[in-house]
Amino acid sequence: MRSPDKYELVSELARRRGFFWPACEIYGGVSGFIAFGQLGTVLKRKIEDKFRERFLRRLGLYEIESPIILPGRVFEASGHVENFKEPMVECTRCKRKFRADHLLQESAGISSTEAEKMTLEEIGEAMESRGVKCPECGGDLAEPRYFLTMFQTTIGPYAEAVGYGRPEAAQGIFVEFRRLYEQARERLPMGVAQIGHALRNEISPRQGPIRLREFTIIDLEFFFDPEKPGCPLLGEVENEVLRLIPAEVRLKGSEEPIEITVKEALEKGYIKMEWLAFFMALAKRFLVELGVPEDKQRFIEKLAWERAHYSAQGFDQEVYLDRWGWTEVSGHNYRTDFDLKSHMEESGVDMRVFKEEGRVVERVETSVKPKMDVIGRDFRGDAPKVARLISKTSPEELEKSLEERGFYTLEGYKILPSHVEIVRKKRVERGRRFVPHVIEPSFGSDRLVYVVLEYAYTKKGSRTILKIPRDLAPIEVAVLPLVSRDGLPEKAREVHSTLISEGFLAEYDESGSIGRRYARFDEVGTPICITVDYQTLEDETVTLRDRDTWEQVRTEIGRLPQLLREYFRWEREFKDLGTPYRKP
RNA sequence: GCGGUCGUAGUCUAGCCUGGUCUAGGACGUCAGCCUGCCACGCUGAGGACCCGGGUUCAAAUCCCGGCGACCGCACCA
Repeated sequence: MRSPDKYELVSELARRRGFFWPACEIYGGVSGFIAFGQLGTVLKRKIEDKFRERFLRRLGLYEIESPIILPGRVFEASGHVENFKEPMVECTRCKRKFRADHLLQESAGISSTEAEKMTLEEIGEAMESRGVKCPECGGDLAEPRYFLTMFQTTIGPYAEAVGYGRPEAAQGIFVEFRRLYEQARERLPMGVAQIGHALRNEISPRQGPIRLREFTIIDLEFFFDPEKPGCPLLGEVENEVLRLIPAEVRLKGSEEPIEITVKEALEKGYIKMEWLAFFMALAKRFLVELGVPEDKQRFIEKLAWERAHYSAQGFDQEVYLDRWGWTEVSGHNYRTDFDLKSHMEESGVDMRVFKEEGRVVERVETSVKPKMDVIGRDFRGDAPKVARLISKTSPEELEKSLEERGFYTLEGYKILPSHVEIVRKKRVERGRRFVPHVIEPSFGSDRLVYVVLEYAYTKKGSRTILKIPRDLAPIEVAVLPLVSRDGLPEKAREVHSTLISEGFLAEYDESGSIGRRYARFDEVGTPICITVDYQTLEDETVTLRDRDTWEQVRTEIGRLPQLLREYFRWEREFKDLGTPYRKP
């Protein structure tokens, strides 16, 4: 018999202990949607908080929250309406649906790159001319139609107001760029993140939390001046070793990662932008802190035809999973100015920023100033109108006409040199306007939850221990009376409520034997169990038990809050939480 | 979407082929009580399931059809 793989073990535990499970089970479940339980929700939040700590707080970047549903034009501009779809074709007889491009590939021998480039009409024509029939019943196929993988809806009661559920949180940032830039006091580089739900109507989602129709995306859009692409923080990561599979290596047919420092990867041109490399290095460290060893991570460069429509260079950060092998946990794309430019064109709003610069360009500007005293005398009541017309006219044209012909005609009014004064002003341009470029690291937080659980899942004999990194544990400490009598429960409740008011995620449990309770808390990854025993009643000390080694130390109750705080910040190790304790 | 396998308490499973004896059995977990002096102790008790819908039949967990879902393979994953 096949032994269950880690996915099976982890999802069984996740369901049983309240991390996550398929949503809507009472109605049979819907694939592509999951619910997070009490432990999963806290774990997920702690993972996202770690992202906030590592990518936002430390770098001084911002987080925003914008709508999940956005008007159709946003996604027309972003290119999603155009690109986020697959050609489908229906059999007129048996009503089965197929991927039109795949049918073509299979039955007409057209390569996938070729098929991908074809328009809907071309696919339809090709299918007809080659006589492609339904592979199931041999019936005639209807005209191919696109299946949009965005969720479409209507906004308000008017059916014309089409809206879409966002397939990424990024557009919410681009759309608000002008205000965000202003609020960042017009400084570049600037990074804005958004952690929120995104929707993709996947054709066939599988794999539990790995591929969902509704999921939480962590998008960070980092804006910078394309003429100043250097990353001043590079020094912090330049010696970080990345396991990289560059496109050129893949094209030679190899998927063997090369181990290379960030610095070298930039020098050799594998990674084109410093900021891209910088965030990849942070992403690697982030995953290490989530419990994934370096050799279980790699970055694989996307080939030109695999990349999203907005991407000029892209790497997927992959983590090795027991069941699915190398699995994407984050994407790192150089989006250039694609998105801001597209929104600029669609909306007509200028998305450019202005930057002052060292080089100064001088230009002489000519303007025409109406002489109101003369105009008033000559035109009387029409004077204001004439003045307005003059200031709207091109100064160059007016000046030229006055020089060559001695007058200029404006809607029937004859303008003479005496009516105007030609003013020449030197204009100094101190900068330039440009559309910022964007580097985007993007994580799927549901996948990260799963990854943390899979890497934390360990067995000790028949017992399961979730070795979740201590700062991510959904229950941080458990307070347990050794036995449930003789005043021990009362004392333990006291310790518990102290820890609660000190801000710890603490649980109290007195049911069953002490060993059973230790086992229960091991299984949900609680790093420390505090046991109140008879000695506690005499000298106000308790034992602390380490989840991973089962070792114990003894400490005074009064020192717990401070010691534990240091422990959870990784400033103190378990053995330094007290004096070694051996059971009597 | 396609093909294959499958769907019984919180979890794992017996029963299904050969319809009735199933008021659906067990183990673990959960809850209550007793017990309990450091790693799932023991005892007593409680609660908890045939995926949904149709059909065949005197009778369906069991046979048939459809749906939904899960897993594996193919495809997809911007």
